[in-house]
Amino acid sequence: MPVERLTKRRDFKAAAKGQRAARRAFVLEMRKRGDDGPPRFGFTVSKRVAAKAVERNRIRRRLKEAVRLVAPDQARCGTDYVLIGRRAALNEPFADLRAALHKAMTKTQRGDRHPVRSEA
RNA sequence: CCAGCCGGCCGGACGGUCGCCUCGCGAAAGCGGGGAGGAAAGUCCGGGCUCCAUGGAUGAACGGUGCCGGAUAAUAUCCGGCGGGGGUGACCCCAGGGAAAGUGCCACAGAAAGCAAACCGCUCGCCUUCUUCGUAGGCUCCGAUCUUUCGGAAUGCGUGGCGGGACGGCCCCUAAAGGGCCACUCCGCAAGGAAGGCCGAAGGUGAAGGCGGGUAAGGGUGAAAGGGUGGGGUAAGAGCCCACCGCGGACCCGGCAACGGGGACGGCACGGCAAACCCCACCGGGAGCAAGACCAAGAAGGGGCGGCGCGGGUUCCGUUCGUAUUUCGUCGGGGCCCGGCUUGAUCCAGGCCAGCCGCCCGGGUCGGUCGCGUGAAGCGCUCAGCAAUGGGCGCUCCAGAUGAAUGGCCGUCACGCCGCAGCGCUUCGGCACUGCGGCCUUACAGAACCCGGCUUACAGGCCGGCUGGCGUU
RNA sequence: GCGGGGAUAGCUCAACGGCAGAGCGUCGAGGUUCCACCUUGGAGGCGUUGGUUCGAUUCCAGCUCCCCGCU
Repeated sequence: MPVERLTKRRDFKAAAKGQRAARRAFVLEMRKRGDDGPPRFGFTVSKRVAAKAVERNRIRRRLKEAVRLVAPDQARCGTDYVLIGRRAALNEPFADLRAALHKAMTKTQRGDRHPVRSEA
């Protein structure tokens, strides 16, 4: 199952205008591109959240790992997702983080039933 | 054993599983290798590398460095040494050139804060005034007398004696009170004489003031006061002289040097601040991998405004021409002078002069590759050197992302911390051991072209050397 | 990556190397029946660690934090 990364500032700005779901450890933003390409994920952890580079890296990596485990079941084709890291993502138990991401993705795409796996 | 100083090092280990980046092999599936640090950090210095400028010189301005020698690609780093300061010591700290090139500052206090003098004070001479002593002399008094001279001086005075007493000086003793001696002065008593005075030139003593000299010893200050202590000396004083100490110091010796040791001699002058301006010596062209190079794709070979230019001046020549033979103009050629840009602070030299330059508007792209890790590389041995470091030999290849990999979950163990229980010791604060449970699965912290330093952060632990103290043998 | 500036009272800012100040705010007193205005008095501070100097907010380094510019 191909999952790509978001790299352009343009795409981040566009995703910010889509659906959002805030959780303790992150904020999820979702936007449908309107094509059939694979789902794309972007990560943002600002210096305001964690001043030290070590902490920012850790937050991004934990979110990345959660996406890796959750995306095959929840991500849709033709959709961009942006995860904005928050401070709680640093120490929250990983099982909670993963469950929170699962619920957040379910919420943002409610009523829109096109799982990647069913199309694949 | 306790306290401390210096240097070096580690800073979790092993494994399973699912992933990420990269390299190699492979047609593919896949397999195999590698994957953060001592600071990767701060960006405080120094270099490599790349581009721009580059023919040479100067060194202005600006910035930096600042004991000496060495190391190095280079440094503000490092090593060794010197000097100063701190510590009982091991050892630590120091931007540590120049103050007789110049300018400036030194608040408050203090007489004075920097050419050394002024002031107070001390002291000498002269003058004036006053005080006191007092010679010659005068006035008055007493006695004697040849009656005009001599002698002498009253209410008290002088001398010595005895007794008493305040201040002062010295000595003794003391906790203190006190005691003794000496000198001056005052009071009282007694003795002796007929009387037992006053004024006072000159001169002397003392005080005040003025004038003219000498002096830097002293002047409660201050961070700092024109050497310090002691003695001699002097009118008073002074390196004025002497001794010791300090200071400067030709010269000699040691050292590559900084500097150290000695030191004739000088008689004492030269305060501090340059992390105040400054002077001196030395160093520095600018920018930074978003440097820079290439490929692909696509768009456009545009428009507007402004500036400068394609030249100007002068002179000479003539197989150009005009009515034109030296004078005027024109044409062609040559010489000289005057520009712009590159170009920067200046000078000389060089190049270009093509249309160029600047700003604005409009249009396209924002993908990829290289740079990019074999390097001032690491490790080990060895040699030279006190060391920094350098030479030689052998072995190894050890991260390369670009919205940016190095992660998630789990197991075992080591270490540490916390809690509980048991037991032992105890100076009743705790300490040690065992077991169980929990926590961090460990501090500071994440590469972005590379390297050498500096600085800063860092739980806990290990090793080596050294110093001081206590105890035992 | 490269470079510049700053930190002084609760706030906004001054200050030749020698006394730390102004405005607003705050507290107390006066004035007012009360409040406001006004008058008067007070408290409160040089980011931090070293160094130079007789003496540092000032000069010089290191550190921390903040702001700004270029690419």
